[in-house]
Amino acid sequence: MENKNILEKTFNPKDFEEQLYKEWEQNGYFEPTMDKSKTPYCIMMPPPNVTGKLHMGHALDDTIQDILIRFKRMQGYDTLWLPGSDHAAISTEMKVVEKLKKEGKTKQDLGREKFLEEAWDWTHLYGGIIQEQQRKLGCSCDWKRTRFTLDEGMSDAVLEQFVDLYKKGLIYKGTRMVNYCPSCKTSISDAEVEYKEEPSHLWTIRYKIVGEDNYIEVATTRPETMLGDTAVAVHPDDERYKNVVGKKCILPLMNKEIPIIADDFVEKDFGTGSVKITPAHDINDYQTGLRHNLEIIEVFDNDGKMGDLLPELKGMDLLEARKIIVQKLEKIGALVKTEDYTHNVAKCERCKSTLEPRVSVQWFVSMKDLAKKAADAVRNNETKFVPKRYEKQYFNWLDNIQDWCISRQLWWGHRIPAYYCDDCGFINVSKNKPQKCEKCESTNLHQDEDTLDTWFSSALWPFSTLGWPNKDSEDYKRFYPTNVLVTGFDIITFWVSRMMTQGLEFTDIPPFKDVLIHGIIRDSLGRKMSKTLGNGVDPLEVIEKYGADSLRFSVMSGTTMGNDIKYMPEKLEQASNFANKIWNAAKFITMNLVDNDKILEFKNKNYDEKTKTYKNESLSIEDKWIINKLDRLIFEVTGNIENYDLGIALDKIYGFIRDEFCDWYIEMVKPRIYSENEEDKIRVCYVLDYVFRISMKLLHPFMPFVTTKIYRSLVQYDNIDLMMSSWPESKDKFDYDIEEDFVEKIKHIIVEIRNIRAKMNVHPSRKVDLIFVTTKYQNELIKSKDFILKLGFGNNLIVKKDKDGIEPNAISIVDDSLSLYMPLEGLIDLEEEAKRKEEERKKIEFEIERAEKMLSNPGFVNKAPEAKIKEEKEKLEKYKELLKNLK
RNA sequence: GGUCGUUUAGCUCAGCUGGGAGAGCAUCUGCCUUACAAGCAGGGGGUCAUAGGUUCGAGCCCUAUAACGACCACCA
Repeated sequence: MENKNILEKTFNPKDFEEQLYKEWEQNGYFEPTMDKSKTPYCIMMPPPNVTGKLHMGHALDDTIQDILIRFKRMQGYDTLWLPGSDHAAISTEMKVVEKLKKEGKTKQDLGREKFLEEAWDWTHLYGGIIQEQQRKLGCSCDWKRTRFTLDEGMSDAVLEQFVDLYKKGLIYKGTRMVNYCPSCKTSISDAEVEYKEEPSHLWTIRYKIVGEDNYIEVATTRPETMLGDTAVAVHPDDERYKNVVGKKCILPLMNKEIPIIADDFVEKDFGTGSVKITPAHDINDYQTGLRHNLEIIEVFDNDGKMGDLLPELKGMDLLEARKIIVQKLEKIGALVKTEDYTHNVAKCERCKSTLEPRVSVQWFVSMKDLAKKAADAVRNNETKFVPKRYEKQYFNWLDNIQDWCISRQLWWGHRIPAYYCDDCGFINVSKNKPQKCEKCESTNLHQDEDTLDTWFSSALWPFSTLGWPNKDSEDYKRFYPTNVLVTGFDIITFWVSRMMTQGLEFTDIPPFKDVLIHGIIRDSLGRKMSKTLGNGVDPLEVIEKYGADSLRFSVMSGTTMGNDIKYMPEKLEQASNFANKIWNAAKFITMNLVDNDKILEFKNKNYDEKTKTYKNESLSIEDKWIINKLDRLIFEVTGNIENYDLGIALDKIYGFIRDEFCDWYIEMVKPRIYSENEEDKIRVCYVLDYVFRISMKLLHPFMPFVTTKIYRSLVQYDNIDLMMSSWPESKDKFDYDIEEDFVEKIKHIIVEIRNIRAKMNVHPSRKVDLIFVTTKYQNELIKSKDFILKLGFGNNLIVKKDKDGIEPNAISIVDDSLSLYMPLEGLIDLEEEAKRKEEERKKIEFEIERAEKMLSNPGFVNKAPEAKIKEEKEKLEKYKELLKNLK
């Protein structure tokens, strides 16, 4: 059999990444087989905004998921990674409104239907870009199952959800104070509020008490709201105000009497201890108003402009009005003082405008019971967070949950399926518009104008994408519940908690077994990447320059789940250097490979599939050494990935390939490769190919492109592509055998040789005799003669049982059971060498002292575990022997 | 105000259930050694934030402190 692929001379990811992806997709590798003999494994991709573009956050999120799904696929699971996108109600609507504005139109001009056409056009124009970008990243998700939160099936699921919850009494319509964004012109939920510290002022105003010459002073950060004050409140226990409670005071500018009331919520120690009450514009004031039956007077309108309480201010911006009102108050002597003050201002999570709390009629989901079930599922370990500490954040949110405001005054989204009877006022809730009112049979019905919160549909994502509410759908039956949800911590409240509540409510099962939380990618200065700062890194540019594999490597290497990652361009260099390294290693291997048939024959003759062992003497010492190392690697890496320790797994693979395989094994093996001994050459080729192939398998989930390309150039045992090949298995017990022991000792000695020669400036061309003294490793030394001479700059390799007859000035490098003598006299500085030896001796003596001290400590000997004591005893013996050898 | 996280080499970060401090980059030295100069070989560099405690033994466990960061709450 001939090799299918010869590698290009230089490594260039652009030459093959796109082509490989196309092949994978065309071959249907991304789709599940639905093979009943396999265990299903499913990940739902968090749907990005439909018109979004890939940013580093997605790149990280997608890379993690792709690693997991490729790993599981190779392990033999029937994998489904389902992609999709979210209609992103507010942000898409904002963009379309913006576009219309540029054309001089408003959404009201167009009307609902036309506006939605525009929005769909926009969606079709800009939607799908991100999917193309995810392809560039190498995502192995099943594009045929791509879903969109506004597509037919998912809309049906949303209606099902709404109607069901309404019938159960878990959705209700009510008058409440909600957060309203004057810029997005819609109500939003508590989760969508961000608080930001802003410098401002605290104004103290005095209100005259009716019938007295006294005043009551109130402090406020929003003097413009005073026009809507309907009371002043003090704490019931506050001695200072005991005698004024129940009296009235005069609201300046409005010249109207309002009561002075007592309420527990007032903090005695803050400001003046008395507070003005504006029920229309503050959540606490609103609640106080409800308790005391106060009138609600709105000072400004939906657009955040002044109303006509003072006709001269009508239509004015709030900040403008504030200035004027402060001036007026000052003029009439009602302003007591102005202080600098920093306070938290509620901002819209989408557009960052200052929010206004407003009293309005909205739809709510009653959350208490749903939240409890969701929290309990995690408390009972039915769903686990990784890292575990994020469970606290989750509990904190669910345990203190408020009802969820789901109605939005937007057009882009799922319209609320509530139909009002114009005759009797009854609210008909059903998936489709009813023919007539359920109550009075009138046919005069009109639908609610509002749409639903985007998150109301994404809450169903893990199962609506699989065909729910049809519980008999093949996909739903096979892949629900999903295995792991991968997302950032910033979205636990928005999304994770809601998928949990809705999932449990509608399917009685938590929608995923694990929740894997990662951090965010920050810029190299540690700042959040943001549009306004312009410090975002475009993953596409990175891919263009370094390739997708390098990008993936750079976000995974040396990182830990849950911690933020600082973007370091240097890491990309490291990654592409590494890719280049394995490329060249592959070139070396393939260019020296003997015929495939001979390698296959070697394997068939010497490898026993049943016992997974090689026949005696079929492999040489260093072959066994590297295969053992590889076995350990397989074992560890598999465990690491299963524990989601992806950064550790990747770094272990990296270390193995670079340090053990390239730097040592390939170098050790070169003399055999170049030798004339055909048999020897075949076995080297077999091992080189084998170890490297398995390394490519281990690396594949992390760097899918370059590994696939290389894998195809290696020996072909079958025609299975790397991503569809099976994950390697390993022994789970490891014996430290003589080969491994010997090679590690030789490595140590060779490093010492290099060290000495480097220090003494001996040119590599100056070869020298290597005289080994050992009784234990005589055979091994003779067998390994070629590579030891090569790596140790040796002329002749001589093995002796003791050091009799060795020239006294020879350099010695000692290890236990094995020492090396090199007659380097004349080439090196003997004084330097004496110094080196002295340091070596000191080191050994220090070690002996340390071990003896430990072993003579009764506390240690009595309490330390057996194994540890044994270890220390062995060390002591070893160093004592070293010292003897050194002398 | 409450909760959580971070603090380890010049920089970015690993370090699994406590048992002799690691990587990459940077720096210095020597090498164009027939896979790779996008490379090879070698070196230097750390009181593991601070102070206590538990332990035979602490980077790791406990307590407190400091700096930075995140989330929740929202006192006008």
